[in-house]
Amino acid sequence: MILTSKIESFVMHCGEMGSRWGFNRTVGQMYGLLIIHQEPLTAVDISEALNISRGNVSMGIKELQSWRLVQVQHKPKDRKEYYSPAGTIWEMATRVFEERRKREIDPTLSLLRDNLLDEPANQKEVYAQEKMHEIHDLLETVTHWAGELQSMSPEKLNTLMKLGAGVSKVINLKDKLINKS
Amino acid sequence: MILTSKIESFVMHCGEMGSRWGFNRTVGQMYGLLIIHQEPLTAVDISEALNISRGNVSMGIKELQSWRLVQVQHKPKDRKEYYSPAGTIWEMATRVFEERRKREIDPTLSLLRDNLLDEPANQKEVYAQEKMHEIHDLLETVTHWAGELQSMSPEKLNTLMKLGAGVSKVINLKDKLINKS
DNA sequence: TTAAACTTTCAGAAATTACTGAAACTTCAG
DNA sequence: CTGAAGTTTCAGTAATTTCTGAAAGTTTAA
Repeated sequence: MILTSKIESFVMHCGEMGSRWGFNRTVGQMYGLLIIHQEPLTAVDISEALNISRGNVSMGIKELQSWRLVQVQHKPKDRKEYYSPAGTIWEMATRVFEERRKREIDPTLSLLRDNLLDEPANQKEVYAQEKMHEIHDLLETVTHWAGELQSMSPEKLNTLMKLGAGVSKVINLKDKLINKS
Repeated sequence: MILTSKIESFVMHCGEMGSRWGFNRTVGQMYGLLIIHQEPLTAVDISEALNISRGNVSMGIKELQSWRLVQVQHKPKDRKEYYSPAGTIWEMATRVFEERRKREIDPTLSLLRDNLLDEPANQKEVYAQEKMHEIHDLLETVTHWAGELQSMSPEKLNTLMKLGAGVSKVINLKDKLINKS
């Protein structure tokens, strides 16, 4: 498996960005490779293309599976596992988004909820709870919003996205309708 | 500077989440502490409250400043620098969001743009470019959308957020209006 | 069963990232 | 100026994360 320089630059870039997207370098590279390569790849293909150990590929695939970003296929008369990206680019973006929400927001939300149950014990805690409340409300709104977006069909989401500057106008419209009634 | 257990748990949680939010443990703790503490804190306060070295505080503050999340204040007759969170919770969330977009999306967008300028050299590259195109378009839409949200006033944004399930309906409404005309 | 062909696991090594603390730097009151 | 009170820098060390490769596990064809 030899990569042309353009493809290689994409794969390496995915590696560099990997940690920013929530996984590590090799997992990023693996994911980039799977996306950019039309045919499903075996663990050995990946290990050779990226010059990483077989064991590392196994762990990386596990990680990508935990993000629901790859799927396994089998070919007849062949015992090997073939990996390919799971779903369309759009679906995968949605999954990364959702998964990150779970990892980055949900734990905080739950901590805040717990802390807000207790009575503040002193002046400092009163202030602290106010702030925690603000953060809690913000995160809850964002979470709710994110869920909303996810429950929309890709086409509708796209409409909403493309609406662009129009969103603002539509809200005004809605406001008017509400006020009238 | 001693923290009550509830406040401490919040600060430590911010530390643990730090790396997921884009910075490291101590930077996360520092940020949590500044948010939860009503009065601005000096570098020494922070270093004592979190048991970290003075030098580390300095580096952490620099990092938080690069995210535009802290501001420096001075008190009369006092040469020390006092740090406090910059802006409301909402504004700070917006900044983290924007800053992450810059770090997580913009570089990829620029790489993809470059790669898409060249002609594909073979069949594999044709496929690769298709995929890169899809990713490019997705990221561009998201970026555009994010910019849109950011240009809206916090109140309007909140209205939009609170709209929740209504968004879908509003879009339908808009569609109808367009179709009628 | 057996053994070939594959995958997974995990202890230890390597690489990366974060932290300390001492020295250098800056600022300002006297 | 001088030095006291602060901040920043950065080389070296500590902590954490990632990767390797060998051993253990799994699956299936014969």
